[in-house]
Amino acid sequence: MSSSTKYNAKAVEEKWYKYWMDNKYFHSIPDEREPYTIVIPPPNVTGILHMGHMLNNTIQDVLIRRARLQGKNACWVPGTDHASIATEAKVVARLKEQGIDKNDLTREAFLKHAWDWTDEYGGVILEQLKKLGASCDWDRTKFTLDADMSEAVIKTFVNLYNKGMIYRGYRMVNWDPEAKTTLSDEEVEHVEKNGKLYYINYKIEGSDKVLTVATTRPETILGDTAICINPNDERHAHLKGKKAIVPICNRVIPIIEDEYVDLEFGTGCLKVTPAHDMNDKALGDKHNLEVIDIFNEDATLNSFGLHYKGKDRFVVRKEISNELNKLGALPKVEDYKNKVGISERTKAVIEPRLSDQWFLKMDELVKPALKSVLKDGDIKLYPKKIESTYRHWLENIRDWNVSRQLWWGQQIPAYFYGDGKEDFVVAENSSDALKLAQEKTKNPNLTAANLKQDNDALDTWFSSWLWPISVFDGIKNPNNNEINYYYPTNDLVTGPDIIFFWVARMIFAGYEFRNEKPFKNVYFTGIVRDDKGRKMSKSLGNSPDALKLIDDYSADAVRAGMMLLSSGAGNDLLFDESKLQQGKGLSKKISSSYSLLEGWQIDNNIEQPISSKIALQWYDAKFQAAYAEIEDHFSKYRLSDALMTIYKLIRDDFSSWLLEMVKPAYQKPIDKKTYNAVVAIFEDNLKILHPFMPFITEEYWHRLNNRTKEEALIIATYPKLKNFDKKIIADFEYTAEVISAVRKIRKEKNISFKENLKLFVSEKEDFNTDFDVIIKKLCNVSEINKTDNKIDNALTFRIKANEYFIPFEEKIDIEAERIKLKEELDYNKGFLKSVQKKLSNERFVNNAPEKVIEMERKKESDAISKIEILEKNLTNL
RNA sequence: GGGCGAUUAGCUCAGUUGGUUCAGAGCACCUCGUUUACACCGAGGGGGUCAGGGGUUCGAAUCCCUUAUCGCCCACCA
Repeated sequence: MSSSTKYNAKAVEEKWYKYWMDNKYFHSIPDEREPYTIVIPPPNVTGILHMGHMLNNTIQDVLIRRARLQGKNACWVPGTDHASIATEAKVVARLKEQGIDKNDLTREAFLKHAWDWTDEYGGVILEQLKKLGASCDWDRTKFTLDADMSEAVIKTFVNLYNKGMIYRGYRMVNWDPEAKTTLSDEEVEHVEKNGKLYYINYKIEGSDKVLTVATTRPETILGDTAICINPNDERHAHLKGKKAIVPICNRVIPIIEDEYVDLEFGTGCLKVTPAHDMNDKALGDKHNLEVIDIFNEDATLNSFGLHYKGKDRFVVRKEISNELNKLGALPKVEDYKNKVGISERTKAVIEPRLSDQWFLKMDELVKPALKSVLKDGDIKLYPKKIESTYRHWLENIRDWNVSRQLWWGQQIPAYFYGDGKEDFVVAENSSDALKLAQEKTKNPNLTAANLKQDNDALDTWFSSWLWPISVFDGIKNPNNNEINYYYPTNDLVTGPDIIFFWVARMIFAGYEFRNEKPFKNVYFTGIVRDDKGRKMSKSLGNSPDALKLIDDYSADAVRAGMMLLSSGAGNDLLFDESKLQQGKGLSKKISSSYSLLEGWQIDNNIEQPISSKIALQWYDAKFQAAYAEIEDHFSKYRLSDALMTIYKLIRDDFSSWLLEMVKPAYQKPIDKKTYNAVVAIFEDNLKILHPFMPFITEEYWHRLNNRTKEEALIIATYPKLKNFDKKIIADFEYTAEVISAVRKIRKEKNISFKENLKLFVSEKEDFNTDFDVIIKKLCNVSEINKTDNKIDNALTFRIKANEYFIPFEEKIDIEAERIKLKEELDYNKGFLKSVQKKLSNERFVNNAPEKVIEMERKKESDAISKIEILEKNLTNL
């Protein structure tokens, strides 16, 4: 055993991380062992570590370290995501600060800036993960925009296009006017906003009368191309076949009829603006209406906006309502709450907009994904309840808009050679594209200069959906060793917020490109909230600095604290620093246990005391029982329960009980046999704790270890599960009750521990007297004797059917004793009554299983004998 | 509007097919403590009509119905 040094978490953590790295313990290459693989959910390349990452990655590291100890070939692939919208938005903002407008830059120049930014901030988060102790195989670090990763993405796009699964369509899409790009449906959040409902009068052509429509968006009247009424609406029967005049622009538009219009809502008249509303578009298509787009791409009005041209939609909303008011065309405005779609990234209000975009068909991709998760159980989701959400989405899925009007990402490999809708080809590179185009146009004279690649980039998720495959080069080289060995991966750990963005799509990709699931289990973490249950956010300032926490508490303590906090898969966790304190407390416990051992003098010549022998036997069983429980928790992904079991094992059973039981008397040596056994136990404790608290366990394992040939705890051999003696555990529980009772009496009567006591027991029920030595030792009892008679002038307590006496010289407060006994008696009488009531119920006796009835009988007899004792005691008083 | 889930101690949550140890854990709380590993500690202790109501059963935190409250996801009602 090495000499004592104070535990300095920071130094220790740096030391062992370096040691693990230097020895390549995180690195994995395919071999004959069973693989255990996790791919990291790649954080945004320019992101910094926050509480969610800490939780998520601690879980992954616990799983990977456990697998490594179990002797599996553990491979955790790290990496980052280019996060097209988020990153591009940041770059645009920075350029703006420098007075540069993105629109003035060429694509190449902009990308140069973006790469500079990435090089500057990229990978910071990975360094931070190292501080947390993440045992990723850093040699495998990937970035979704790495050349090979992009190549896989492009190849995939071309492949899907050639299979007819990708198409170009002029569709209503979600437009983010701030980022000036489309978004997928999943990237739009719906929030409730306080708006207004405007009632606007439209003149009816050839009449003095008006009709009134209700709208939340008065600025769009300039794009109106019809008014729609419900054909069954008596109130508006007179409008049939008439035309209406749009105020301000005075355009004459038809009044159409459709049952789509809700009679109850507003006035029963609906203004139809096909260019700016999904439903209106559908109506427009059905009734062949004109489409008038009144917005520019930044949601300012274009020339159809007349004198509002160039002004923002929200400015126009106000101004146009003023103008309508002046014209007397605005009879009413009322407050109105409605749901507005906003961009997940930029928070800008989404504008439905018609444009040419690329879509991926979903109907076929969904099929195996539904089957594998819900029917075959091939992929398991934790918590299970999330499967309903998953099913619902898959069953109602719409085609995936994969194009984004961004530059930061893989450029769509479509090449245009003309202005026609079909004048393009899709190919992996420009020379292939040229050949294709020449064939398609039957024009061999077509040159590269005639081809123009689509300006748009692919949705970020169109690269991340390939992640579990592409990190092993499984797209470009579908039969390589790595993909064959590591794929499918084992566990995926991620947040429920990206189940559709990412998890489901990886499943699609897995079955489509490898005909195999991408992972076996998905563990959904909860959201980290503050102690009031609020989401952590910058604006609230309630998000602790992750790295500062590591500084203050140590990475081990933070990891343990996070794990203790997370109650189960899918549950949110309320962040509470006291849990980190608990983690730190456990570290401290280990340190102090170690220093106790370290202080012991070993004497090879003394015999092992019987108390140590029985104590070790008990702990052996206790450890196995706990270990079995831990394994069970792991199998259900209940990591917090697993850690809690370890925590209690180390703190209560090992430190408070075992060490106290085997501890030699003051300044006395310990026998070799016991000492060795305790060291071995300590090591096993460290092993099972290692996945949660890797640094401190590695440190003390080395300080202890001179016994085995293993070079480091991180790759040591996990303990084996063995059958264990359940009886000795039960016997000790009885013993612990006795010890506890003696302690309680000492406390109540204010008897110092130094004062030696005698204990007598009137025994009705057998118990294991092997533990008497333990009672003597831990309670400072000089002798334990059986007695058939009641002992006078003694303090008493009862465990099961046995009564214990502690002779006590001083006068006993008879009245207090009487009250105490009376209370105990009353309780037992009540208890007996309820048991007997049950037993006298014929139907219970006839129907309940034998075992249950037996149990009740035992309860009955125990209670009877206890009552007997108590009554005797009372009369004697 | 549709779907899913929750409601158990002051707080955060366990509680597997109804029946030993079913009313639990951790934290918080209270009392005591220089017993020579540990005050980031130890010993001891208090605390819940299992959201309300009804039902099934010999027996319900657990199964069924219902009410209330909360949360999440989905959805184009202007």
